[in-house]
Amino acid sequence: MSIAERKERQKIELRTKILDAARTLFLEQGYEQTSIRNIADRIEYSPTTIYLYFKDKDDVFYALHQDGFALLRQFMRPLEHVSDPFERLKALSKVYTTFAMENTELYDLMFTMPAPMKALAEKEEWTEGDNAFNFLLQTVRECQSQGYFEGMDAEVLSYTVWSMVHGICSLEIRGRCVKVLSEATYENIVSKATAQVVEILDRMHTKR
Amino acid sequence: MSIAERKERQKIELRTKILDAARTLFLEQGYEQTSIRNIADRIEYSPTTIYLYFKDKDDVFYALHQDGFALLRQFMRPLEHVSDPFERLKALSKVYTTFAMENTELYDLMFTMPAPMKALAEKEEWTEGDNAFNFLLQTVRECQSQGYFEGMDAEVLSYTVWSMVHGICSLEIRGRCVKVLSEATYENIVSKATAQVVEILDRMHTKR
DNA sequence: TTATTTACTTAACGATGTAAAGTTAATTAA
DNA sequence: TTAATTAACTTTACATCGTTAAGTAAATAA
Repeated sequence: MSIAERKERQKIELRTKILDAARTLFLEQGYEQTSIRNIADRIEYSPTTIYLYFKDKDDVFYALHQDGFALLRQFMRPLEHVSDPFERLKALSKVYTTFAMENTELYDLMFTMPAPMKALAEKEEWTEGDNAFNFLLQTVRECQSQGYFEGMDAEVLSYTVWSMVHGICSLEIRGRCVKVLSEATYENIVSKATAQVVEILDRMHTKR
Repeated sequence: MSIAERKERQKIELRTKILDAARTLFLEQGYEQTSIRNIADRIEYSPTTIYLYFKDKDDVFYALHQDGFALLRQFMRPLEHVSDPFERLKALSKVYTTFAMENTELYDLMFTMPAPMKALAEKEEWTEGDNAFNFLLQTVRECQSQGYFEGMDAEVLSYTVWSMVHGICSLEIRGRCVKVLSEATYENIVSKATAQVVEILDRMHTKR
């Protein structure tokens, strides 16, 4: 049975090679420059070989997209040791925008590009996305059990908080604010706006 | 000189025809299906004619993108008569998300697609974008002069508020939340989250 | 009447995603 | 040991894309 095992190993190896090449090209040259042919060139296989390992181009990017959520989860890991949920929530906002700014292309793929979504639509569940969101949701719930955000729906509030930080990163990454903000304000706008969100959370809470 | 005038008129007419066709295709079939060839087919001209009126494909979408901002400004028009700036700010949030949800493809083009930005980068100023943002900025400043948002930077706060509502619309339009929210929460999530933002603004304000 | 300009088209290039058919080597069955 | 089968990969091909360069025919100017 060792022969079959070797083959299995080799299949996984090539799949990984494809993904590595795709990731490198994607991070270096962006989505548009990452074609099936470019990926194939880089690993010295014919373009159509890739279709033996992935359904289509979107499926390749779906795999990278999944990696992104794993990495985001890594970023969030240290926060698990912050016991005060309100502090954790505020720290989470900062970690989130930091992740986005340090991995802009990847963030874009995770949250704004259409590519991986067609592939995701076919899957039934989405563990990686759930994991990240549930960490936020859990934190919000703990805040509420300590008297914060009284009378608000935890899930809706989580979505709203997520929207806030996502909006900050997304406007910046997609370059919609450069022409509209003053030069001084634009510098470091993401961290300024994140601090603003934190302050808004601080000011609004009604702790009993 | 009437002959030159007629020619001028005809040029504008064809330019408009191109844009109308592009808009129709874009709204009906999305960005990917809107090719130069498809646009040309629809108006019964050869594809290359379009290049006599627009620099490249991005330039066509830049024009549509501009139209979008004009339309958004239309949506905001009635708010000019709301004298209380804090009420105006809250109404603006709702108007913004309504605009986005009623014009999802256009909103996407305005705030997330890369296409129009390459063309925009070459322009020096961006009146349409400025107009919309300044309406928000002006409102925030008026709020402050009435004692709201004490000690906060108006421009940064405007960007943050914009981020909040943009984040809400963008996550929904790009379909990143369907798989992650419960069915009940997902229904009408945009208006729920917008209401949440309004409530957050309400709760945080420290009016003297 | 001839020359020039304007408005448009035809033809072509290099690139894309992907399907179908072909090939070669490894494995299994006889 | 040999023939048949399967697995892994490639070659070829198609339709489409954005865009450039060269051509054409009609309108205008000289």
